Amino acid sequence: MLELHLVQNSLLKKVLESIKDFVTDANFHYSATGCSLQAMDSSHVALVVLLLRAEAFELYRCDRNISVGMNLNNMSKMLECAGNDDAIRIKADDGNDTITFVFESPTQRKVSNFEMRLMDIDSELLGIPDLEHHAIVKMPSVEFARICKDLSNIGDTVIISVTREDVTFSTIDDIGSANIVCSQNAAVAKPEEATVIELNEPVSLTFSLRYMNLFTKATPLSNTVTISLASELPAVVEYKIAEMGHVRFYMDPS
Amino acid sequence: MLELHLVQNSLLKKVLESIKDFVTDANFHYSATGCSLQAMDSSHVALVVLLLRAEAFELYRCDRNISVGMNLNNMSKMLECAGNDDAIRIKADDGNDTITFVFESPTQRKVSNFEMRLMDIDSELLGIPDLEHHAIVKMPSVEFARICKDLSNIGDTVIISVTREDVTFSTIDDIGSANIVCSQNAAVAKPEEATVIELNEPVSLTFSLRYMNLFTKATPLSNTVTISLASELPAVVEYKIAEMGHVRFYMDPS
DNA sequence: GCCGCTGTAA
DNA sequence: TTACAGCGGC
Repeated sequence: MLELHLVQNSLLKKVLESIKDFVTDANFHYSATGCSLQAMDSSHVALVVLLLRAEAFELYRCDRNISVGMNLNNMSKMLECAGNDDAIRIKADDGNDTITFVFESPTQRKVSNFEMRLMDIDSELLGIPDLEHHAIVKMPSVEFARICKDLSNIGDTVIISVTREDVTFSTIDDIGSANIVCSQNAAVAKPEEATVIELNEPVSLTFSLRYMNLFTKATPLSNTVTISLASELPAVVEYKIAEMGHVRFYMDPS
Repeated sequence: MLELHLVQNSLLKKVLESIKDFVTDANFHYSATGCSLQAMDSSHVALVVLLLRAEAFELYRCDRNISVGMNLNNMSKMLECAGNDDAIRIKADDGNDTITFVFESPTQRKVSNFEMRLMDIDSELLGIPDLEHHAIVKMPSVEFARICKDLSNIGDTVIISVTREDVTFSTIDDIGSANIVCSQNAAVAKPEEATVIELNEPVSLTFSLRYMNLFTKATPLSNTVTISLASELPAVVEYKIAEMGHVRFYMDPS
């Protein structure tokens, strides 16, 4: 028996928007501590990891560990049927192959019940170790999204180079080349506008812009994004969900 | 000789927007009392009825009954060439196969003349009797539109069930099922936000969501929509035009 | 100035 | 069919 209450449906909508273009079907794993999801994209190039701690929910009841396989597009369609201010209740009974979403409008005048067929999906929760990256860049998420979008108009890959003073995003292609330098600036009015670099060792690594642009779908989840790099490790692009979890994308350098 | 003046071009634009995706060509029938139009969609599944009383116009001159056949897409394109605040004059001379639209900007600095070729279309004005429906639901038009759009993300048909307390819209499809319950609530601050049910007999009928979504194009015409149902009658979905007329859609249950 | 929607391109 | 971009409305 799984039962969740969430006052802000918009949070769940954003989470699904951020990953549904990346993987079509995935298992949500529920345990006593919260909800998690891990999935590779269909080309097995990148990995997405979602974590939503139990505290994210007004009610979180999960009697035993359970995996719920869903088509994320269909789930997203159903969540889209709820207003952003609707409260949402999620229920899945043991031994039932459906999950139920109940949406209540703020006035409770309109109550919607959506039932979705579950899927059987093979997947294991991998234990992902905390990686020791050489360079960690924290910057405004919209700025990062804009840079990736702009550079993808020029080339297919982005070279991310980090020094103690700044982070540079560059690309080279037939039509020309571009590089965008963002200086560290911690001393800014609003902390979410800061660009902060933690550096053990300078790095310069190349990544697929197509995938970076898929990652930036998570921008609405957080004002800031954290990009962690090391030459012999996958990069991690992380969007924190207000102390309640995160969406992380892992991708090897090309 | 037909001559009409209308201060608010936006009204006519909305009327055309509401029916042009439904029928491509139709006759406007003008008589002393006003303007009316009746047309089936091309698949003969549903009927649209437009009535604009003479009082809707600042000037309404119609010397004798006249039918004016027009391609609604072309007419709509021309109306789109006028600003929402423009005044519009419409003229059709007897024995002429064109109709003239004159748009005047509020300052009268800009005057536009559009002339459109008329069409010869076979059509009769049917006498449509006032039907005695078992259930009449009046609700906010945007809410109805939202429900139809949401449910069409899940399935192809909507089952509308009305009891004395509430109206339920539901659908079933491969990916799951959904039902949305709207309680009656007459005691609301603004009357246009009320949901009011008049019931002689509970009904539960199934309709094409594709067509319902075509009907809801008329949403900008009115804050409220009235849905009239009876098991052996076509449903009527009506959008009133501020005491000056209405757009009604008729469709048999599937 | 921001959000939503429509139309176009991949 | 799905994702991106440009335009219009609030």
